Amino acid sequence: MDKAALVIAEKCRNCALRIDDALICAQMSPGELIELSSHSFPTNVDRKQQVNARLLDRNPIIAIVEGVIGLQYVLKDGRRSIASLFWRGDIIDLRRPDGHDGGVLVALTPARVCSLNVETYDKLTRENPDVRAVVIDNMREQIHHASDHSVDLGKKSAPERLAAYIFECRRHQLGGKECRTVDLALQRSDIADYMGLQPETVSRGFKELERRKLIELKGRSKLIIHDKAALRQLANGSPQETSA
Amino acid sequence: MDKAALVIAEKCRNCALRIDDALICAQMSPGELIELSSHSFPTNVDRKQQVNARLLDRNPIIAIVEGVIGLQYVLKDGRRSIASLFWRGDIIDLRRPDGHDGGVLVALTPARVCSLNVETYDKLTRENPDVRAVVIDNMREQIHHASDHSVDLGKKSAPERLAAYIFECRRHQLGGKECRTVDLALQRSDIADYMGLQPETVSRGFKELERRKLIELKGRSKLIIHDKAALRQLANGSPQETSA
DNA sequence: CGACTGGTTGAGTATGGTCAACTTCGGTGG
DNA sequence: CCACCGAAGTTGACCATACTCAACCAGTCG
Repeated sequence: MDKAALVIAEKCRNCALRIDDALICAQMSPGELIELSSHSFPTNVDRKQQVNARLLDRNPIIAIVEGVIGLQYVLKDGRRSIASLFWRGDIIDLRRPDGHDGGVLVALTPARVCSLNVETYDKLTRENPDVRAVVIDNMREQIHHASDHSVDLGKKSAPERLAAYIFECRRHQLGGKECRTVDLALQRSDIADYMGLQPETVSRGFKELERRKLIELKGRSKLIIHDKAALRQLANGSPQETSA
Repeated sequence: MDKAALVIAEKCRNCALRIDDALICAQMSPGELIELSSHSFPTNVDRKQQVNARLLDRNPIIAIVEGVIGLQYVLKDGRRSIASLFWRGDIIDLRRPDGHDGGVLVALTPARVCSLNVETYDKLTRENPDVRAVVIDNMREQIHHASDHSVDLGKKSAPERLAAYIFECRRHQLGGKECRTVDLALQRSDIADYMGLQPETVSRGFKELERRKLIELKGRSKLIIHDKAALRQLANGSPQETSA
């Protein structure tokens, strides 16, 4: 048993899922953590790599420890779409009603995920109210976020979508701290596939935001927000000034 | 107590949520149903009507009994978007993390909903595993469906989106039965706002599907599927034949 | 019958897609 | 340390899909 405890320690000692109070593993008793740990597989996934399918077959519950994972669909003629993004703490339940397709998980940044054993996960959500609360809250957030994202894709212009994307990135950085610098996290083609655009349009869109003095690009992956209020307005779909 | 039981009987006797085995109230014991019933408000909502906001403030859990409810967002300049559709059996949990916006619920067909008391709902999902299973399954479905919908909005052409919409309607009609006739359920402008199009484009899109002999329009709200396989292909984003 | 709502059709336009060339960046190896 | 390579990103010219706006048509209701 000490041996088992040691094994957990190695796997989970520094894991964000356990250390961050708001995340799933932080809700568990030592005993529960030991049990889950023994059936879980933390894995690093390189950017552009698919999350190991064999792992998922037996353990279709994935928790994101670090990085960004995308749910990728590829249409028959090659069009690629990132249906949703998952960030630290998100839990992905890949079980689907029946023969439904469902897309594949791809790391869009270097990422670390932990694949959880279904039985143990189900048992924990059944028996531990705190775990359950975290899981259900996370699902609710995913549903709400998906709604917001549908509005972006359905009715917003390219600059508006990018403004919304900037805030999405911002929200997942700096635990609530104010900061004008935002890391774009994904590369252009992934942003494009996520926001329903082409890479070229993403490029032009950021340029346009810069021209309007809302942001300033800092290298390929960072930018500074210059006018947060106006950027927010734009992200929310307000009539945009075509300032001189 | 007999009195109370009688009250339930009136409210819930013929309610789909109780009669259909797969839905939430069918999972409850008589006692639980009585308790929930006494804090619940079944309401009819006319097409185009918003679900009563005062009701939702105190009871932000809505279960759809009949009809189609849309989650509607209106941008400042009037653009309207239907972020998601809810059909019989769907459960909407409107609780949002903090000051988030969230959209409003609008009936897109004549509908019947039941607003559930939060405390009772939370208690039931805590204590009754069958209720919990239904609730969690429904959330999972909503998440998966939202992903599919994002793919539609992000990367598909107008005819492809409409094909996908036809199958979405089909899925919610006739409990699994094969049938070539599909009810479009919503009017053109609502389909447009849901699929990220304009009403004119919806009209032209259906015409195009008809021209390709995939469907046949029967009045404003019904159509017959003539080539299900091809329509499915198209909905899934396969390269479409521009048949002569 | 006329007014109204919802739907369709047509003409012109604009936003974003496509394709190709070019630039920048980051890493690797001489 | 620099030269080189390949991947990612940007720019430009052109084009297509879907949007806009307006007129028109088809039911429905008073």
